[in-house]
Amino acid sequence: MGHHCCSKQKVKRGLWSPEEDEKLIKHITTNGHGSWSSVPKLAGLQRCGKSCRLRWINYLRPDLKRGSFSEQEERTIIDVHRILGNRWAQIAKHLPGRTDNEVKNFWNSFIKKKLIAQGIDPNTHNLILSTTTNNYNTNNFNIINACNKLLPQPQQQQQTTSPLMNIFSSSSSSSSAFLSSLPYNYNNIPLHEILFSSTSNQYRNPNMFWSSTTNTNTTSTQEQNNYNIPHAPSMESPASQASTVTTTNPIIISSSSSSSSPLILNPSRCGLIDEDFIMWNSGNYEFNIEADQLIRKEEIQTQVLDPVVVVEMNNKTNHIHEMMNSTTSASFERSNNFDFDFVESTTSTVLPCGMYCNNNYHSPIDQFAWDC
DNA sequence: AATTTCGGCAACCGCTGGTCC
DNA sequence: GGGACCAGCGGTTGCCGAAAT
Repeated sequence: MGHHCCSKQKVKRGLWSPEEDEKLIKHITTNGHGSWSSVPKLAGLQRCGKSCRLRWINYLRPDLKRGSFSEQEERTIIDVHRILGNRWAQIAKHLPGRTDNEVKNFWNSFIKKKLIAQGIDPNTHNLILSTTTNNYNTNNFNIINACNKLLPQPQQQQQTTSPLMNIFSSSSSSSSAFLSSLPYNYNNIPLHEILFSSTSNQYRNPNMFWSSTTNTNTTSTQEQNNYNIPHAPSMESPASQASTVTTTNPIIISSSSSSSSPLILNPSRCGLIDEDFIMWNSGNYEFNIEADQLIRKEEIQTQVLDPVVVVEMNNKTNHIHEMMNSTTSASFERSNNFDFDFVESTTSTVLPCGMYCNNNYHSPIDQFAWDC
């Protein structure tokens, strides 16, 4: 029985013989493949066109790199998979000479198991954590504990209440208490790489409103802890509670959906990445990403693979500035001031959004992600 | 040494989206 | 608009050699 696509033909299936390979190579190198459906006949093969195409793309193409994957390739796959998910063809584009099939097989046979062994969920890239000490909702717990595990330990704070970032839900009865108990202390904000990435559909959540602001008129550590939630149009009750919350450089991610959970972050460095662009921000800046500021995809790859980013710092944040000086490069436009307005918040559907974090920009980003 | 189990990988299947008529 | 055709993609299958029993 032939394939669905060529049931009228008598086609061979199974492994390709060297003779068949030779015929296919000879035909394509001299004539090109043209329409794949016509290749079998023209090449003298009793295969269906689809099979020919697959054989060529996955095995016979001259530009293929054979052999085992390098550590760098492995790291690339993990990093990109974290952002793109099982989009093997997209991932393979980051690995010259590798096919989607090869990447997929390598993932399923090796990386997946390795991540699990490391306590990382290969699907979400979240740390697989115990639930015995979950004092908040699941998201909070994961984030807080993941961060606490990774961060330099603040000296004067309880770790379970010293998150780098928090999520609260407007529908949660504990959100107010949770907000008012945020223990942010400017001096203890570690330098972190934070990537926001929508992980489904178009990598862009048209319903997410992202904003960032900071009171830049303050000088002392305590004064800098003024928290000012800006014009987040879909913020509901949390906005009115915000003035009682102290932090610096918060980023609020909220959704137009009333049932959604606004996301409040307090990163010292943060960025947003999707298939089209990546931007970073740090310090006391309000930022705005617009469509005409797209960064080329090649640069995204660089950022994903080697997220070493220098962010210009405000002079008011000297201690962070000094720390940031140890980093060395940035390959995209950066600015002390840029506004960020992801996409107008207009509709009700909420798409997943992932976040990644690490505490060392010279190491792979391999800590965690979650949906919100 | 024979048999069974396991794992890697090539190939297949079915679906989707784009294009053409 | 819709049907046919095609390329591309991701999930799944099944072959085959290696490892385990």
